[in-house]
Amino acid sequence: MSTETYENLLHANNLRVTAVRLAILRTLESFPHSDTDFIIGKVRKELGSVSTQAVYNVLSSLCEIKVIRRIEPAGSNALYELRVGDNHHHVVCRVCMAVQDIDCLVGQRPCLQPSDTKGFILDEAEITFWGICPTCQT
Amino acid sequence: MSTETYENLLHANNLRVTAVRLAILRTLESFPHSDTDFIIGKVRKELGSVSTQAVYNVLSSLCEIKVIRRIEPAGSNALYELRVGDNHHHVVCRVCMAVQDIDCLVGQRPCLQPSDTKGFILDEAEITFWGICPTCQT
DNA sequence: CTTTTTGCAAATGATTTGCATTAAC
DNA sequence: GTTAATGCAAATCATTTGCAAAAAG
Repeated sequence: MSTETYENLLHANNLRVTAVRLAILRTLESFPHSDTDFIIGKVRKELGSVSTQAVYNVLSSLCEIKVIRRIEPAGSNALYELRVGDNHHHVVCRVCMAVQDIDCLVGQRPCLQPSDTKGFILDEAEITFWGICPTCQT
Repeated sequence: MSTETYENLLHANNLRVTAVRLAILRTLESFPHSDTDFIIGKVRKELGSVSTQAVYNVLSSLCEIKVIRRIEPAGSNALYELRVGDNHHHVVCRVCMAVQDIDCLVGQRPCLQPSDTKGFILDEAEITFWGICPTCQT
């Protein structure tokens, strides 16, 4: 995604275009499933000193406008990813906590319809597969 | 589940039978999806003073032997539940974070087979449905 | 120049760690 | 009597809060 596209995206959501925001978007484009520490590192490498709060603020507002997503695999820190081509789920390694995308499910759509929604109005089904990654299998 | 059953369960896993362990198991039997604070409250009401560490220790060892499960819906604290009749998933309310069990899926099993496992050996598919609970809909 | 972001510093809060004491077996 | 659990106190660490200074529009 071009920088210009990101600028439009921000404007469209009444967010000002700042260096920190662009740097974070670019980082997540190159490295999906990044945690806060990693993002802070990348942003500082690119921009020099940036406060951790600036990063937390940006991540939070980008989540609010749904340009990025926060995922929280049990047992590890929060991870962030762009909400592009938004049709995937995650596999998490029980040993090293590595995260990979899983494109879609065999038998798709209808499977994600629960038999009883308990009166909830549902808007999202989030699936996490747990297992052992290739590296940790040895 | 009877207290005796819990004692057997603990023995079978080389864990000693203690008052704190039994109190926590009973609490989770009556109140699934309890968070740590709630559990500590219940245990103290039943046993008098109990350290928070004792509770954390118990929760952690019961998770290890897979008698209970820890779930972490993004945005709220860790919740615990017994691993009985173990065939359900969760709905979480985006507003009040209420958690409910969802029994099973229309179209079950085959749906939880990802098309590409990325080389992971999978052992569990964890599904969280997000939405608005009946109370928060008004 | 007005409002939003950032920077800085301090606070919060769930969870963990280490060690002495106590209870299970 | 040994070993495993608990109690107590202090530490950790991701994240949040509050306010002043700087940058965006």
